[in-house]
Amino acid sequence: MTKRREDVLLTAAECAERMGLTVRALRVYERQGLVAPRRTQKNWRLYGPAEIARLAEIVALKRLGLSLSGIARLLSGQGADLDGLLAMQQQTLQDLRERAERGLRLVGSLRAKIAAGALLSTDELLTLAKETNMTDTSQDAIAWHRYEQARPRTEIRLDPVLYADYAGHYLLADGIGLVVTRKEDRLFVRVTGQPEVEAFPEAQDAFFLKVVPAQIVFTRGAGGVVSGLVLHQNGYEQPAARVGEEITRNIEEALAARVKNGTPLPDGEALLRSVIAEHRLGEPDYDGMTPPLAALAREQAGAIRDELERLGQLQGLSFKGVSPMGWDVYDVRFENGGQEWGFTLAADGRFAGLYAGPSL
DNA sequence: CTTCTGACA
DNA sequence: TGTCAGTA
Repeated sequence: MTKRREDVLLTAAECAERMGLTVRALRVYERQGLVAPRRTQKNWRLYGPAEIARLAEIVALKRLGLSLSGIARLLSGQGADLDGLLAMQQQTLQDLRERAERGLRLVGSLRAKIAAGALLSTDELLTLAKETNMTDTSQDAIAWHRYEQARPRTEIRLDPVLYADYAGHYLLADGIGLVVTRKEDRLFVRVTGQPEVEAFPEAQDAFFLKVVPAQIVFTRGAGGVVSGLVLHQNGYEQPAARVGEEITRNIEEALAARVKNGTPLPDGEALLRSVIAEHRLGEPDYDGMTPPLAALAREQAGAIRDELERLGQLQGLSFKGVSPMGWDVYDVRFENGGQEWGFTLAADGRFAGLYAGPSL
């Protein structure tokens, strides 16, 4: 073990081979300022662990479709958030696999129909077109946003006087309200029915939460008045319009009443049954969900399906109550165990939230 | 035999 | 980013 240095320092060619790159590519990255390998006396490039890690990150970001200059901008600020990036990569690949499996199942069933001499309905052809054409840049966009949102944030000092501009009431498209309040020199945000959390400034008009990877960017209308905000969360960007305080108060009062009375949403049981059935088939109805939930559901569809398979046949479900957040909670019994499912609907009747977990 | 730079596609 | 030339 005398050749310690050779163990960790790679020449350009060695490094390129290990990373699946070419020496040419390494040179390009270096000129872009993405990596800075040190040199030997003969001016040969030497890549150590730090450079290798950096290269891995570059490769991953490139797979996401980022340009070299884009990567340079991203990496210039902070050090490598390798784990966050890998987690995101994993998510992206899982999404990809699920999309491919969906497509394969669909094509398979359609071929079976044709083989049996049947004609395909226009509806089936439309789904086929949709699924296959869904090379879906939007999924990649969501993956990218998720990475962006999960990256470490740095707090800046912002003149608290500005906070007065932000304090107010906001309404998301799915009927959920946000209440922003200023206390002394701090800013707090409350989602209707949820506890208040502090928001920290990272730029003028831009704040981030520490409890979850989410950011809030306030938007200004004519005259520079704050007219709304955009909530960045779960790889999604949801706009919210500024509204009068009575709007959010009504939402919260209605919520409180529902929680107190424990009244289930009409047809809740039937809705839940069909959602469970869809997930068991691995074909959730994403159109019946708000986009942010659909994005989440796509990620978890595989895991939920596996779990449902393990649990076996659905035996029955019973309404348990309304959670403090206003979700209808049901006890769901399966052959091989029980679970607790909860959901909440958006104003337009689509699912805005859905969760499944071990019964408590 | 290898890397490095610069140039061109 | 591949490739080629001319070096060290």
